[in-house]
Amino acid sequence: MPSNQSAYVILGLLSIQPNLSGYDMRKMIRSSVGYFWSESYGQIYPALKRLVAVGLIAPGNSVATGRKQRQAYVLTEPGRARLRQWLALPFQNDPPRNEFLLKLFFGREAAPEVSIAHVRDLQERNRRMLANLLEIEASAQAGNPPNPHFPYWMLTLSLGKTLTRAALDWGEAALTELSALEGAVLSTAPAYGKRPKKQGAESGKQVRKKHGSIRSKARGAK
Amino acid sequence: MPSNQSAYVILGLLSIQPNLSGYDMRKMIRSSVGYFWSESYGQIYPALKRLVAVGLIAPGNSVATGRKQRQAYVLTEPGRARLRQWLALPFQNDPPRNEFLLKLFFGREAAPEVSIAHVRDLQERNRRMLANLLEIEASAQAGNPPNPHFPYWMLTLSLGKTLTRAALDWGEAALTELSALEGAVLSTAPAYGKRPKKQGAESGKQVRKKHGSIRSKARGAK
DNA sequence: TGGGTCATGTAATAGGTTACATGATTGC
DNA sequence: GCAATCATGTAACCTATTACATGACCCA
Repeated sequence: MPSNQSAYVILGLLSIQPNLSGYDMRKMIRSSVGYFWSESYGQIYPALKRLVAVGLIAPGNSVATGRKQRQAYVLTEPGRARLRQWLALPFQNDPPRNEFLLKLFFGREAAPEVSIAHVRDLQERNRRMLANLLEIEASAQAGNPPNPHFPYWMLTLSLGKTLTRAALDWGEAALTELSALEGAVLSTAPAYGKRPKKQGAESGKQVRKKHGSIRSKARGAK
Repeated sequence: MPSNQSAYVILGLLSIQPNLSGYDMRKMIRSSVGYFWSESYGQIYPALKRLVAVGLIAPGNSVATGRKQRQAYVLTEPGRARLRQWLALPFQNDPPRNEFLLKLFFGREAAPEVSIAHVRDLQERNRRMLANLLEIEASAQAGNPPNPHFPYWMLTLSLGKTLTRAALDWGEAALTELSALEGAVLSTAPAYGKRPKKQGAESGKQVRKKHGSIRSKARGAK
């Protein structure tokens, strides 16, 4: 019961533009649908082989466009049929996992400043996101007149903008509320300074190394 | 380099309420953070064992609450420290995968009605989502006065409502635009009826069986 | 006494990222 | 000639869901 979404992205891209190589696809995915989709080479290349094997795509005119000989692919008729069939199926709920919200939910275990930092971080990311979306939109508008995919692409962009703006609005309000909490902490919050501050394990701008494994060093009951 | 988010959810839940069993946790996750998080037993139970092994949690008062003896757990001091440490780390971007947007992006390959159906579907899901969030909010308000977690929980709920409402607004506009497209199809769309309709493979309410594998039946060039 | 659901757990499998390996080609 | 990047691919590893197995307890 593989859902094999990667395969359908490939079919979809080839329906828009034939003769793409795996490398091209990765690039296109990043630049066009990167806001809501991602694929790694580890997915793309094996998927291409499988798709050729089952006849949904075929090796195409592998034009050596300046660069090295790249293996390009085209959609076959069965491939196009399969794409349409998939398009007509109800979409799946994306598995809901939002680490930001999870940390906010557990926020009272930390000082309010921690949550404030997260919200500020979110705001920054969303501002960048919005700028990015607007840029894409502008470059798309500038282009050519008669692209039939356009209305659909604009709709996806539009949802992105709408959600990002809404999140930004929420962020402002959230910062206000969290600031209010900052004052009231004395009475309700857990004892942060329980033990005398040993190592300064909290630096302002922390970097997530490789993300720490939970398996390593329990270092509790010695 | 495991991120092991499942483990942190467990720590977080135990920081809110001690003496939870794996079963309890699954239930709590569904009812409280279900909007933005999920865990399966296949994750929870092994994680519990690992966490005990490294001393971040410990078997607690396994009260046989009416039911069978359930193994409950409590947070240890190292566990609490670890949770706080994790909370202070920057949050990760959730991998962006939204099948709805993907289908909409490739929408022109299908008839506009297909995209319209998807948007309507989305609207329905979002209406249910919003109702659900409001319900949670109401039941939370009704409860008890002095819960220090409250402000944080309300913030997560608030973001949920904001985003869902924004998506619903977008949906209305999107439906209007897609209807407009419906008329203009004749000139621009690909030939849907290319082959004479063989089997009625398109029923109105399709059910995703098990989601079809891309590996099975290419059934094209016979 | 037997069905339902509570509760814990494991195995199989899918899905995905990361890191690495390997050349070819272009531009300097 | 050499560095950078283009391009393809693979192996290792994690993460996650699903399906299944098992047994206890409650209630009718």
